[in-house]
Parts: sequence; C-alpha cells; structure tokens
Amino acid sequence: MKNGDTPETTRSLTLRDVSEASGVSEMTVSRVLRNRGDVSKETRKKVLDAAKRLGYVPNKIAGALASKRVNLVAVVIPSMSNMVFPEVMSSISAELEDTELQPVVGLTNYVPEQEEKVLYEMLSWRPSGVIVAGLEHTEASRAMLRNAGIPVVEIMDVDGEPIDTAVGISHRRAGRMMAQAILKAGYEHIGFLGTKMPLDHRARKRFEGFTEALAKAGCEIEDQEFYSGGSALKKGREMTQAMLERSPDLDFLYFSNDMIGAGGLLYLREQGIDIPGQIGLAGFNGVELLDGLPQQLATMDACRTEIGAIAARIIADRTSGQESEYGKRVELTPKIQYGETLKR
Amino acid sequence: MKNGDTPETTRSLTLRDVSEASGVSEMTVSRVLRNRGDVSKETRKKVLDAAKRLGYVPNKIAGALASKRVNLVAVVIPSMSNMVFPEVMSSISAELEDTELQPVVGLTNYVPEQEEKVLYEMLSWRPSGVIVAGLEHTEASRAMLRNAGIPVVEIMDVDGEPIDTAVGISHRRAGRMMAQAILKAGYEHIGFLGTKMPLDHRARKRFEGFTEALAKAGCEIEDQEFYSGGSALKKGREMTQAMLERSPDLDFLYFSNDMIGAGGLLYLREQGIDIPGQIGLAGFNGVELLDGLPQQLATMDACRTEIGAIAARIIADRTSGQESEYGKRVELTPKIQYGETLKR
DNA sequence: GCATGGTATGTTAACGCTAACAGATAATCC
DNA sequence: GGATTATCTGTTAGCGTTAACATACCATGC
Repeated sequence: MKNGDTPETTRSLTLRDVSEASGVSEMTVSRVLRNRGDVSKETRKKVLDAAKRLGYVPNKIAGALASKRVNLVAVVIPSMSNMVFPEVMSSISAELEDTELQPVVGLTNYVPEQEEKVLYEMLSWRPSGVIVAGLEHTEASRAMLRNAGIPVVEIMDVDGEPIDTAVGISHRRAGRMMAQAILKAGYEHIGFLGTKMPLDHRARKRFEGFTEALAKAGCEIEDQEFYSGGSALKKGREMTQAMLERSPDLDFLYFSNDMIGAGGLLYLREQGIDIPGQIGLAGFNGVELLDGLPQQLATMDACRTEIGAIAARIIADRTSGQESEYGKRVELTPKIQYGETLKR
Repeated sequence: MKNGDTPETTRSLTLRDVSEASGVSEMTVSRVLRNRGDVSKETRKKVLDAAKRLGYVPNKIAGALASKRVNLVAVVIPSMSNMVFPEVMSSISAELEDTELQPVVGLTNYVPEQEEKVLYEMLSWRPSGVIVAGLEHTEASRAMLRNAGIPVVEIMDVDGEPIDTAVGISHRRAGRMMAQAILKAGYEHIGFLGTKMPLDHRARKRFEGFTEALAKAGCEIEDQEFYSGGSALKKGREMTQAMLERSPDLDFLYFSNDMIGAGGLLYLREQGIDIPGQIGLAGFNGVELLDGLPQQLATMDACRTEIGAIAARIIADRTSGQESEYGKRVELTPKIQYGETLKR
C-alpha cells in the first residue's frame, strides 16, 4: 500500500517472524510447514502454534524460486461461455484434486494472438505443465511451448500434428459420422446452422467432415446459415425460422452446437412441425441442459470429461516422473446420441 | 524432467543468457524487457533481437520476489456451473483488461473450509487484491484477508459486515421486491422452488426476504420444494409437475434461479396451462438464455456485470494508489424484469 | 571407550530477478 | 572551462524461501 490508511503498515510476515516467535531456525519452520524431513513432536507443535498465532501465510513466490518447483498447470482455452470448456475445466480440476498440482486458466477468445500472449504470460510463471485447447497455434506459440521444457497437452482435437501430446476426438470424423447417421435415416435435404467462427477450427473440421461424407453419398448441403454473438437459444430460433422460410423443402437441420439446436427445436415444436418425421434435428456436444427439453435432441458427445481427466493425468504422471500410460496421441471416439429428433 | 527423454536438457533461459547474447548487462536487458528507464534505440534493438532469437520468457517468479509486486487479483467464487459466476468473471476480466492486473480464479463449491483453503493457497502467491463472493467466511478466512494488507472486495451481497469493501445487491431486498410484485399482481397461492443449498447464503437471504414480505401482507408460501444436482432444466420440470400434483391450487411459482424456472415454464406450456393467467412464474438472475424461450420468464437482474466491473475497478484504483470513487459498501439495485409470466 | 548410526537442528549459498545507487559519457550552460 | 545536467549503462545487495551440507546429540553395539 502506498497510502498509510491502515494503522499498522502491515509488513508481510516471513519465516523469520515465525522462527523468532518459536525460537527455532527458519529452516526448521520451513520443514514443519512443508512436512518435510524429521522434526520432533514438540518443535513441530511450537512452530505450528506460532505460525497460527501470527497468521503466517507462506510465500510461494520465494518458495518456487528456491525450489524451482511450481505446482501450477496452465490451462488455456478459448472461452468460458461455451459450456464445454467449464466442463473440461471441472474434470481437469477433479483429476488434479489429489495431486499437488493446481490448474490456472487463461482465455484466448479464439484469437491466436491472444493465445500467444496468454501463453507467454503463463509460461513466465514457470508452470509444471500446459494444457491448451486445439492444435492450431501461432509459430511463436509453438516455439514457446516446445522450449518450455514441460509437458504440453493439446486437447479437444486430434486432427493435426501435436507439439507434444494430443488428447481429443477427431472432429472431421465426428462430422462424417453424423452425416452418415442422417443419410442412413433417410433424410435428403439437409441444412446447416452454425457459428460464424473462422477461428473455431474444431467447428470447421466438423463441417468439413460433414460435407465430405455427404458428398461421398452424392448429397450436398442445401442451405446454410451462420451467426455470431447473442443468446444462442434465440439465434437458433431465428435462424431456423429464416432458413425454413427460405428453403421450405429441408427435412433435416444440423446445428453446430446444442444450444442453437435447442432453440430450433423449440421453434419447430411451436410451429406444430413433426419432429423427427417431417424434419429431423441434431446438434453437437451433449450438454446437460438438453435433458430438460420437451424432446431429447440428437447430439454427439465430445468426450470432454474424459479429455480433461486424461490430459490432467498425463501432466500429473509426467510431472512426478512416472511413465504415463498414455501415448502421444489419444483419440477418443464420440458416440451419437440419437435422442428423439433423429429417425432410426 | 527427471527422465532425460528430450535430447537437450532444456535448462531454462535467464536474463544472463540474453545479456551474454546481446553483450550488455542483465540490468539493461531487464530494463528493455520491462520498458523501464532509458535505453538507447540500438541497445534496445540488440536486446530484443537476442531475446526473440533465444525464445526468452522472463521469470515472473523471480521478478515478483525482487520487486515485491505481483500483478494478480485473486477471484474466489463458489462455482463455474452457475452461469452467474462466469459472467462476473468476464466483467472483471474486461475491467482489468487495460491495467497490469490479471484475474486468477479459485473455486469453493460453496464450502467454507474449501474457501479457506483456496484463500490460503491464493494469498501465498501474494496477489495485489482479492475479490471474493459473499460475506460469510470462516473466522480464519476473515483473519487472513484482514492481515493480507491488500484490498479485499466481497461481491454479490451487501447484507452483512464486509471485511474491507462490499459490492453487490441486497438479496433480502430482492426477495421482498419480488414478493411485493407478485402480490400486487393479485396472486395469492404461492409455491417456492429452489436449490437445496444450506450454504448458499444469497439464496437463503432471498428466500427470507421473500417470506418476510409475504408475511407482512398476511400471506404464506403454500408449498415448497428443493433440489440438488442434475440438469436444472429437468429438475425445474420435475419439481413443477410434482408440486402441482400435490398443490393444484397454486397460482404462482417462484423459482430460485432462471434455469429451473425455464424448466417449469416449458412443462406448464406443454400442459396447456395459461401463463401468466392461470399460473404466474418468476425466476432470478436474468440469464441470457431466457431470451430464446417461448415466453419471456419474469426475473430479476442481479447486476452481476456491474458488480464485477466495480469490484475490479476498486482493486485497480487502490493498487495504483488512487483514491477510489467508491465507498466501503456499494449497493446496487436489482430491477424486476416482468417478462411475460407475471401479470402487471 | 570409540566407532556407527540414527534423529533433530542449524548454516550457507543459491534461485533469477529488480531497486537503488553509482559511474561514464556526451551535451549544455553561464 | 568547469560546473551542471541529461542520457545511458553497470554494480551491488537483497527479495523469502529451499537444497545441500554440516553439526550436535543421544543411543547402541562390541
């Protein structure tokens, strides 16, 4: 504090204060507080009492510098508003729970330059590992991660060349699978609704896989629309209405995420349209929210819980020097959930 | 790395490496990299070139220890799955954007002991300030925060005694306001549906304010139900169904959050019930999602964007030694949004 | 009685950086 | 021309902790 508005200028406590208060050396205090090395019962108690009485909080900055160990894992993801990422975070946290490691998040908003900045920022804290969403990064980011000398796990996607280790699903394949399921169900006039996100490579890959599989069956997307910003549920509604007014012959709508899919679903039901008979619907992600909709939306699980858990495990294993049971590329298989909006 | 599985044991680069590579002292390198003090154009260029070529990333641990400045703001909130908190986070991030400060999140899951642990953990990194949700903490937590010698802002709630500064709304008052609006609209048989969260003090205070205002008007909650876990949308649906089967005379349902409110809304519409004529509904929070529902749910904005922004501003101001324009207690006023589920 | 070995504590020197001060050089003034 | 100032760069001494080693003490064995 610059201004002395608090009565006592609260100089932060150090080991020395505790050491003086308990009559032992700083080193002994340090040992007690970290449960390291042998310390007699009585000294231990003396020290703990003093520390508690003073309200001592160790200084990890100094500790980290001296020990060259920082028990932080940098987790770099595009956003928190996508539902998917908070869930990945939860499973990472859960998996790290009984290790010494702690996740720290950084957000990129899908902007590669911001990712680069965030990575630089986080690496400057010398974390024990990095978990980063996606395989697409600036050259500088890749160089930083390579040079960091710590485990790096790229998550969510496996369509590409990982820097170190990748854990995820193939979004191309996910797109193909959904296309095949739709065609197999007999739908023929397919519309696509998604986010306007040139930088969301996973959405792009799903779209590519989707159109590719359609093409292979001699079919093409007949209409498409992209949005950005605003309430996804509302956008789903509006885009569905707009698309059907424009292309009334469509018999299937593939949404790039569940939220806009839910909006579309609500809209179509209000219009009295028979789902999945007259029009079929599918989304992507398998968000929990879907459980409460009037009809269960067809979707595809992106395996985000497993992804988070495995990524965290890999970091934890490698940090503790163990051989990880996972290889350099862990591909999980998304499963279609047919729900009630896709004929079988 | 314990195991030498990488060819060159990537010893982390230091200022010394850059200094040697560019032929100037470490101090000058440090100055260039931080844009501090006068450095000639040519030296600056030499240093930046060398740093870039080597891929040097400064060590903030050492920097923070030496300068006793850590540009982090600890943000301690209950969870990320509540929608509300990610939004508060965003507005904090946005407000800190053009300062040197960076937010770092810690989660408590509404458990006071976990909050204590998280605070201890975060304070051991010596952040420049703390933003923490709620006014209820363990005595140890309060002591830690008091002794930390840094600005502490408690957010979301103002019903209580802040440690340092509080920014939020009065949830008691919010509950009262909603009760008054409901009564004024002529509803008389009111049911309450909420989360089973003995530790969610804000939900509790809203409930207290709500019942208090009803009591003052000689009215009482006629039925109530609490849930925990699972898809909120689905739970809203199920609880609404259960409650109406049990208490068919109810003419208003007050939900403790918008998500279960949305579930109730969808259910009642499917049952062909006239909203808000036959039954009125209201939630709490004003989440964006509501925008896409078939009918706009009545709700009350918790001012979370402003709260985040103001809290961040207070920390930023105080950190830079400025006199903050805000006092020790900033109470914002939630506004009822009547939507289409509450008669006027 | 002296080596042997554990247990409990202390001492010293980093860790990589920055604050504070101390030069060195060149430019400016009266 | 010497003092004054501005501009640039270097030197030294920590920041608060921990690793690694050193020491002191007591017990045990033969």
